[in-house]
Amino acid sequence: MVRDELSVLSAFLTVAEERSFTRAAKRLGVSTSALSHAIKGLEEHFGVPLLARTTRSVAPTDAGAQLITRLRPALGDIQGALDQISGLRDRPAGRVRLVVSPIAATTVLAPKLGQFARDYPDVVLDVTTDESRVDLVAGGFDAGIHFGEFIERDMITFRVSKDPRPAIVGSPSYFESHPKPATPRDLPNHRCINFRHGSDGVYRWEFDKGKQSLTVAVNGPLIVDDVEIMVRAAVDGVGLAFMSEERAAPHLASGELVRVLDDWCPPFPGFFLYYPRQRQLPAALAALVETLRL
Amino acid sequence: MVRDELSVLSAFLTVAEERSFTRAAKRLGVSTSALSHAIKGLEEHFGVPLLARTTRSVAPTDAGAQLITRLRPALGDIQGALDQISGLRDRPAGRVRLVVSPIAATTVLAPKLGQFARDYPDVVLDVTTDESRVDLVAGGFDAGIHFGEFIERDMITFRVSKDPRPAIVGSPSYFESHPKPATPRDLPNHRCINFRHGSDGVYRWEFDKGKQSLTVAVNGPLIVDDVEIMVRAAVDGVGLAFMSEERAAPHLASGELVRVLDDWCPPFPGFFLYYPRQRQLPAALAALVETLRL
DNA sequence: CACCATTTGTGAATAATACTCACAAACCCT
DNA sequence: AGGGTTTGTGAGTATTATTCACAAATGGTG
Repeated sequence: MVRDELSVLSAFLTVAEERSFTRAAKRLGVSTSALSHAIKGLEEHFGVPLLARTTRSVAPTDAGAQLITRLRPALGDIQGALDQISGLRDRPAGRVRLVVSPIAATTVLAPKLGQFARDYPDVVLDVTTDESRVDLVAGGFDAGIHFGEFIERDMITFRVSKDPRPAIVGSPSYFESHPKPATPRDLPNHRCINFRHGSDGVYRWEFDKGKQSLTVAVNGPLIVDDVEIMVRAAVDGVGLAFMSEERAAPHLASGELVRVLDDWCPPFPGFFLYYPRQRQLPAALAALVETLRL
Repeated sequence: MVRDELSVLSAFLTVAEERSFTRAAKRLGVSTSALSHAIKGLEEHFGVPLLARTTRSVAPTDAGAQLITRLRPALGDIQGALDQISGLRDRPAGRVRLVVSPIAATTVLAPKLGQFARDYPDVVLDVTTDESRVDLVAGGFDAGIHFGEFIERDMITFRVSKDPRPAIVGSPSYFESHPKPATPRDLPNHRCINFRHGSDGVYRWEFDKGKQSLTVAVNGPLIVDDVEIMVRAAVDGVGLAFMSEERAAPHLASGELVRVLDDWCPPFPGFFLYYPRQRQLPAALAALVETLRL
């Protein structure tokens, strides 16, 4: 790389302003001979003297004066640009592009957005909800939030929710007319309340017990896309429902709902915020990580 | 010196423009790992990533885009300034401040000014005539032209005239009524044509023979400040005259004038162009040297 | 005119950095 | 899953920036 260094040009300006190598050296924190060598090197590179000097006086030549006239504003602009970049470290700014699982958007992100916006007024969160696995870099995203199990192992991850545990529940009145299922394989004989995510198909219920894994496409009299409606229908005895233990807890405590197939419902990795590894973390994203992480 | 190098910033711009370390490395003539290290160093210095990259794609971050927006014009300005300076080497421009002995101005410089002005249209010659010894740097001069004997020995000198030789001449008719002088000491007994330089006093005639030096304040019936008038008066027998051998040559050849005290009139150092030593020679001054030197 | 104090300039040595080398890691296509 | 290509990394080397130890230059002073 050809070497026309910002620092040498800046040094030249300083010497010209001070009209002294000695004063300029003090100001720049280097020796006078370092400056002498640097200016000489610059002059030799261009084949034109930039400073006329004796031991008693230093002044720009015509060429030096021309250079100063053009350099000063340009170096000021560069310094301003660099200062602006330095300032970003201390006051996070700019855009963070997130791709977030819809459920995570509502359960993890939404509750904390207000605080984040107040804490970091210069950060713009650009949130895209998407259930599918997204290639972050190709999609132009800085980070994502999804269930841990969907995140590639080479990503940097931060837990942003507890590991949720599913619950299969029904009302006591439902079980008066239907025997409780002993295994997930009994479910096709039951009336189950399906849940639809956006434009995707209905949610298949997944079960694990020890080394066994079962996925069951349930059916029943009702398909909804709202968790509240689903919970209400289950309480009313419409059928069995699949929801988070946390969501079901108050109804289980009150006896409105009864849980079944407990042993087929272990916890699973919750939501994690993730971004590609070995990346200098933008200050804005670091701030988001700090806000969301458990 | 803190290192925000022009070359690293320029490299950053190139990578951002090419959207590829590999293509940028080819363009800049360095290895991809040199660029990788350089950009990493820049990002670490600022604590802010400037480029987002995978092995398949490179794009500026928000911070990087901000930096690019401000850097590009500024670096363009600097490059323009540096190109302008480089251009000076090939097409001399600017002002050359000369201090010149009046006689040298008319005999050495004037005859060549026209050609020089045509050859170097961007050069401005700022000529000050001054007979005294002038401190070049203190007086703000780039160079001077004077007799060699008046130039300090530490100056860089270039001969711009031959060494002139003086001649003492008189007409045959003058010598019919006056015996020819055998030594300069005889001159007070002669009628001599004095010559006045500007506001200075009359010129003292100087002689050297071997190790002897004599200075004679001559006197006579005529004091002039014009060489032509002086020559005419000598031919007319008004008295003895002191002039350059070159000026007297045609009259000596024709017999109108006769030379005396030959052996007391050795050549003396002619005019030299000089400037302070160890100075990067401005291109304009180098051009002047080439034009004037013998 | 000589001396002195201070500044700039220089060559050699040293300290620091830029760059290359020899890989590893990452990524996406087949 | 493998391959081809790109980016990233640590160590070693090449190159340069800077210091050191002076020398040279300058102008003021006595």
